[in-house]
Amino acid sequence: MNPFRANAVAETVSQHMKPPVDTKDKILDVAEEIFAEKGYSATSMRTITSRANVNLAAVNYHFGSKAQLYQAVFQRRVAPMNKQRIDMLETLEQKANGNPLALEDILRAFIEPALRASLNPNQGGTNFIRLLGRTHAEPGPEVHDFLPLLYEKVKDRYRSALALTLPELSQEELSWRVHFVIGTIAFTLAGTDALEMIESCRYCDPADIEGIIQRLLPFLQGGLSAPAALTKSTID
Amino acid sequence: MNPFRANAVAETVSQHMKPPVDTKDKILDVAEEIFAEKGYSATSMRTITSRANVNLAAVNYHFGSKAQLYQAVFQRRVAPMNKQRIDMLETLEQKANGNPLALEDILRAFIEPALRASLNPNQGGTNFIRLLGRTHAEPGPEVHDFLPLLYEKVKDRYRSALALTLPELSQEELSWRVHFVIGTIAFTLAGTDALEMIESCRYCDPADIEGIIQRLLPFLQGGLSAPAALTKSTID
DNA sequence: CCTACCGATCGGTAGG
DNA sequence: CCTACCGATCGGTAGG
Repeated sequence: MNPFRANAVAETVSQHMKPPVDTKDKILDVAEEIFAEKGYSATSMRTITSRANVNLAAVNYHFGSKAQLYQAVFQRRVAPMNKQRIDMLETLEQKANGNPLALEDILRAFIEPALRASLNPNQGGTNFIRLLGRTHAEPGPEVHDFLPLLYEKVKDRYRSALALTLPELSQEELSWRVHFVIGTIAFTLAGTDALEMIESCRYCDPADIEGIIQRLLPFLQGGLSAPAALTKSTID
Repeated sequence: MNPFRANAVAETVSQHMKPPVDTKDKILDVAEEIFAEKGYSATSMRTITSRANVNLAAVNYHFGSKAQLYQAVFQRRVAPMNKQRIDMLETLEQKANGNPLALEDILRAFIEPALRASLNPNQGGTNFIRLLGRTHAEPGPEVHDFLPLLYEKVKDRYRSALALTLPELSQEELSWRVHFVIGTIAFTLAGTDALEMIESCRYCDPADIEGIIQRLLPFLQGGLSAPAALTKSTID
């Protein structure tokens, strides 16, 4: 609850007293929690601000609107998570030296940053992961139109790596498979079933995370490496 | 807009005048459309009733509450759809005469009723299918707690059929796989991404759904038939 | 002119 | 099934 932001605060404090905990961060933390629990439109700004002990107007002052606050919650978490994903992939690629990567390694590099975030409250914990999974299906343009943009880079990078590993799949076929993979992961992490496993062992048994990977990996691996579908012309 | 319900109306009309189009059905049709577009909590009862040209109080009169209206929208569609799924599976099983079914046949029997519903406006069309997919991740107990109950029977029946076809998978492993399959289908049908991937137009040809199935089937088939994960004891 | 808010209230709408 | 409302709450903004 007490972040080490003394330097940053000291720089901006001039004549007014400022609280040690940034109002912006406090709003983001509480918004993340309540959005995850209730969804976007069922969450009121008053619920957020009252639980964060800040003024209602602070949300508009700092973020502009409720919708922009929602986006800010994601920006804070998704950027580092997807950076991890790209870093892990690049490490693998350097080791492979131009050769195709193992399918399992690619999938692990993609999944592990999300699972690590779900274990670490400083990265949003289960709240954020569930929110992330849910947002893929959330209605309203203002709420999920920005997600594809946040995922564009990481999606392209992984699609390229997968294209090397699965040369028999066409570009289009591969795009669909990547879409299915993200969907399966999102649904699994958004659902209560899998998350209850994580949540019940939040501070005790990281092997349970590994357990979910162990279930998910073979399924995704088998799905990705399946032979391509028949063309539509066969049906016509 | 003018359903042929003259008989049904004649039976129930006693002393009050009733319109030829049932108010209940009109509410259900409009509610299905708006819930699919906006989601549950962003949809107001006033929006529904005004677009349906009925009084605001009629929703509470006929359904009890907004949440019960939401459930009624599902009850009307899911029951026949899941009956189709079970009928198709039983037809396959009778032909097979106790032998394991082909994995693709099982998956098609599960997917096709949803596909058919999405093509037929009298079964809800794309509105309902998208709503159905989204509801799996919708927050709020009143909104998606009833879904597992509606799916319990069909899930058990298909799990049994899959157990015969995939005898190398343990019960627990199979439950996870079925969970993943439903998740992938739900995510794909709920997302606008999938439609956008096919065509940029907003009101795409619903027949494109068959194209999605062609992409989905190999992925699910490969995922389901993948070898089981290593046991946890290997990790310890 | 800037920052980080405050107390109060705006016009409308929620489910019942 | 409609009219007439209720307690409360909605997202957002005024001047200071």
